[in-house]
Amino acid sequence: MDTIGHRGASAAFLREDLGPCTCHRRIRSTLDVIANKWAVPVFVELVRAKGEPLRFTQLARAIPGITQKELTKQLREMEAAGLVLRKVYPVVPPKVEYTLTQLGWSLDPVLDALARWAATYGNVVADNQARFMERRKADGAAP
Amino acid sequence: MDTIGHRGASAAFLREDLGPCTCHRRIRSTLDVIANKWAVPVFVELVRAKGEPLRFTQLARAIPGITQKELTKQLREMEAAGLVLRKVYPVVPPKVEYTLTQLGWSLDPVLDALARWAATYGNVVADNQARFMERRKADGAAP
DNA sequence: CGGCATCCATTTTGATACTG
DNA sequence: CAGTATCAAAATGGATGCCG
Repeated sequence: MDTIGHRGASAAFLREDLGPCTCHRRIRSTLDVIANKWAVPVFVELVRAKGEPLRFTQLARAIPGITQKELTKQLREMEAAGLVLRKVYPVVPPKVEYTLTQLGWSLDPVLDALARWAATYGNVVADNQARFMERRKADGAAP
Repeated sequence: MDTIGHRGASAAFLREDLGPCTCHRRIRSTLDVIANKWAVPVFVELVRAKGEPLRFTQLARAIPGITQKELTKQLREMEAAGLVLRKVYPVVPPKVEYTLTQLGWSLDPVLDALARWAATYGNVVADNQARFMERRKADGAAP
C-alpha cells in the first residue's frame, strides 16, 4: 500500500498485461466500434429486437433523426466487424434484414458498464461542468 | 426462453431502467467523456502515476504525438467534468500539476471493460474486417 | 426498398508562432 | 513552463437526388 490515497480500483486495465501502449490500442479499438454517433442507437434497436431480424426501414424509423446514409454507413461498419449479419433476399422490391451476431451480443456487458457509470456519476459530472462554466464566466467578466 | 438462439447476456443495460431513450443518453454521456482522441492516453498516464501529480510537460512528453493545444484542451475538458484536479503554483516559471480525482478513478473499471473486450475479441474483429475488405475487392474486380 | 453519389456545413485535429 | 492565438487540413455529419 502506498500513502497516496485514492483508495479505489487501481488501474486493473494496466496491470493485466504488457503496459500502457497495448492498453491504449485495445481501448481505442473498442471505442472505434462503439463511439460513432449512431453506433449505440443502432445497437440498442438490434438488442431490443432480441435476435429478431430487422429490416432497413424498420431500423430507420425506430431511430429518430438518422438518415439513410448514416444508417447504411453504420450497418456496413458493424457488418464488416462481424457484429451484425446482413441477409439480402433476392426479391423485388428489395428486402434486407439485419441481426446481431454472437460477437455483437458480446458487447452488451460493455455497453452496460458505460450505462451504469453514467447512472451513478452522470449527474455529478453535469454539475461539475455547469459550475466550471459559471466560474469561467465569473473570471472572464471581472478582470 | 425463446427459440432464437443468441444464448448470451441479453440486454442488461436495457432492463435496468426506463427504456432505450434514457439508455442512449447515458451511454452517450459516458462516451462523450472517454471517446475523444486523446482522452484515453491522458487518462492512462494519470492512472499510471498512481495519484502522484504530473506536470503539463511530463504529460506532454509521456504521450507521443500530442500537441500542447490538444493536451490543454483535453485536460480542460477533464477538469471541467471533475475527473482531474488542476493545481497551479504561483511561481515563475509556471508550475501546474494534474492528478486524477476520485471521480476520475471511478472510470478505471469502465476502461477496463473496454480493454478486456478488445483483449478477447479484438483479433476476431480485425480478421472480420480484413475479410470484408477482401470480399469487397473481389466483388468489385469481377463484375 | 435499400443504397450509392454528390454537394455542402460543421467539427475536429494538426502545425506553427507568440506570450506572461 | 504552460499555455493562447491563428491558420490550414481533414474527418464527420446532414441534405438531396438518382437508380436497380
